[in-house]
Amino acid sequence: MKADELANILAEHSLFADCDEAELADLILRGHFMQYKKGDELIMQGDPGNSLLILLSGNARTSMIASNGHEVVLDYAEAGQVLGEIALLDGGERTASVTAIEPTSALSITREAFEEILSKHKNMALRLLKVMASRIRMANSMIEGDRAYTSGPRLARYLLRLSVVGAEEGRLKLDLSQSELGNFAGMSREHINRQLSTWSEGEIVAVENGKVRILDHAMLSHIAEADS
Amino acid sequence: MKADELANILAEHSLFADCDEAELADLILRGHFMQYKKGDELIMQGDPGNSLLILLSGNARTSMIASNGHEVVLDYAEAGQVLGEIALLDGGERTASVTAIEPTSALSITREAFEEILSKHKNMALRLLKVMASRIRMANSMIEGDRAYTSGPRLARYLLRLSVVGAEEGRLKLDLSQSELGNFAGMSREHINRQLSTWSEGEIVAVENGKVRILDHAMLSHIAEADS
DNA sequence: TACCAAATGTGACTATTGTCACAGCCATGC
DNA sequence: GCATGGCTGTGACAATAGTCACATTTGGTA
Repeated sequence: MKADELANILAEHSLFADCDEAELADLILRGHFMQYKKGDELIMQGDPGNSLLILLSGNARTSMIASNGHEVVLDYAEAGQVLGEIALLDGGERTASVTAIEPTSALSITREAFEEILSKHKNMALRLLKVMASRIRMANSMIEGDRAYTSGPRLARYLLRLSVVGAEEGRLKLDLSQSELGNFAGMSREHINRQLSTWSEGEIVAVENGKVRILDHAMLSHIAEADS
Repeated sequence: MKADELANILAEHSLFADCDEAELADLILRGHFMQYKKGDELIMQGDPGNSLLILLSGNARTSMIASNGHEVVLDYAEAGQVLGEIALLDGGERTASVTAIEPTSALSITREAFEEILSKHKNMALRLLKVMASRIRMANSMIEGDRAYTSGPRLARYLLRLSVVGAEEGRLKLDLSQSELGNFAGMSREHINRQLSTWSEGEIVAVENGKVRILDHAMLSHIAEADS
């Protein structure tokens, strides 16, 4: 892979978009190119965390399995995102797994390479700090949402989070099954189903071939802020 | 304030413990010493975030008020902790408030000073990265706990989180009212009360003068992992 | 010390959401 | 085309936790 290819991918998908050529070159030089098929685990909960990944293509799900077996989906990652930086930084175990939900490729960077890159390019640290800041924001907003709202507003929030920014016809970024949506929004599959049916009648969303489409973005946003 | 005083405070309370003298000196030189009384807001939700705080003494509560008025307590901070770094890094609004729960002092560092310190001492960035990594870990574990467990195990987790590491007689770090515990653990005051009563009968905790003490740490840990 | 406000204890009821069960559907590959 | 497995729709019921109401206790302070 060449620097300009990586530049394209990262530029398109933000956050490392402003890397200069030397930085990109180092990432490529020191990184290993990895490929995964659907269902493969890029990162496995419980493993020691000795590397970091930058997603180049595809999509992956970050999730944890609690000690009682309950699966919690924390996030979905797309190309350009950094994964696994937490365990790398604090030396702890991986607390979540990352699973490819479609064919996926990534750049894997070892701790040694990472530390070298960090100390050589000091903008890298700042960039990473920003990435992590936005991650904490997201996590806090999940906690807030899970705590303060009932299932309706909560599902609305998670749907909005999955909705494409360009908002081409209300399509979601990912076509999730209702069970997956449930693990993401923290509610049972059945409850997801009932909620979607209700909204479907109110023309707020459409469910076609199992795929959710947002019809009334404004209404959904309003529901997401609702009193209960 | 002198560098060695700051060094003592930070050394005692970790994470900035390994700052060298030059770093400490810069922090003091560029920081403003702030004092707050109980109930004062060190950081206010919705404000622009143009400074960062390092707690020097006292204790503070980080909490957010959702749009429906529900209060969610995210964390309690003690001396040595960094606060408000997220908004500083990503330039966004403060998403949570930080309130002193006792007389508290802190070092306030502006964005400009912070950026200077970051670029001058490159270990600072690494330290901050580690702080933030552990924060993301904590947030993820809150999400996991809130989602996967019922109120019992959840309260157990939050009590354990509040329990002093040295575990002197099972005392908690903070004496929280049951309403506050509720906002922290995400359950109603009444429910907290009932749960504590039950555990009290089972000699798992003791409630004396409204203060919770953990009697059977092992049992509580076991409950925290329970199947439901 | 006596008062007041805040915090706690507890019962009865309600609301929300999960669980179980099962039927229908769709998509894929043999 | 038809079988198989996974996803979806929906009813009945159970469980968990919240709400409301009010008595009681506590702690601080005038």
